[in-house]
Amino acid sequence: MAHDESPHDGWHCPAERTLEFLSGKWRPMVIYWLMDGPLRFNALQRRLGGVTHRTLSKTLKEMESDGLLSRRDYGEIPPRVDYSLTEKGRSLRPVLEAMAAWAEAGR
Amino acid sequence: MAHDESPHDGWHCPAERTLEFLSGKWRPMVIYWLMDGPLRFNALQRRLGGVTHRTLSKTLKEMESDGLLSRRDYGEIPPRVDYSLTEKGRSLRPVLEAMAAWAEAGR
DNA sequence: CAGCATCCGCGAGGATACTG
DNA sequence: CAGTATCCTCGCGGATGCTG
Repeated sequence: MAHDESPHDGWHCPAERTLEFLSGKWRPMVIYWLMDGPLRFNALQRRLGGVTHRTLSKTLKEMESDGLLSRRDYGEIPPRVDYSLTEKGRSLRPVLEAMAAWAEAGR
Repeated sequence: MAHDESPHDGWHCPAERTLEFLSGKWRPMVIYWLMDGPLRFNALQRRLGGVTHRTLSKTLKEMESDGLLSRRDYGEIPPRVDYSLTEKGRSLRPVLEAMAAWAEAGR
């Protein structure tokens, strides 16, 4: 982490990019709950306290297009869909653990 | 990281708390630039590409009251103030590094 | 059960100008 | 040089209701 002293315009620290994938009120928790395996929409919603259906729906779609999770539609009636972490999503584990450790230490 | 299957209401993952300290468009970069030592307001502003004076001012004040950094006023004319990381601020380093590593790996 | 459409409040962050 | 005050925009996330 070395840097000079001249003015910078477009520069940004690499951590920022990671933050983009983790910011969003529900994203960390979604990842957390999917760490153990796939969950259906409503199962996920029950685990997150108080997410709106619409909001969770949006969040999942965004995370899917970010490549963090994959959506599986069983094409059944009544509908059945589940969500699971992709490899990319799982690879965030160390990051979340570092954050958890910091939060833990901070008291 | 073990958890059951019953409905949860108030639960949240510990990483979220850490996120609160790091979210904010400029916070990660402020921490990054202060890692090497104190910087004066304008020096900091030059390093962050395109922050508004007002926005940086607000950001710094918030981070100060979060205990992440400390502000030192030299009481001179013209004004001279510099900002440096507190111990708490510096302790975020591993977290930022984990995030940086992930961003790095993600291509 | 899963998802979309519509409407809305609120706060983060930017533009600009002024002060000591 | 550092900080504050005012005004404004934009998008996140919530509330509610409808559909297959």
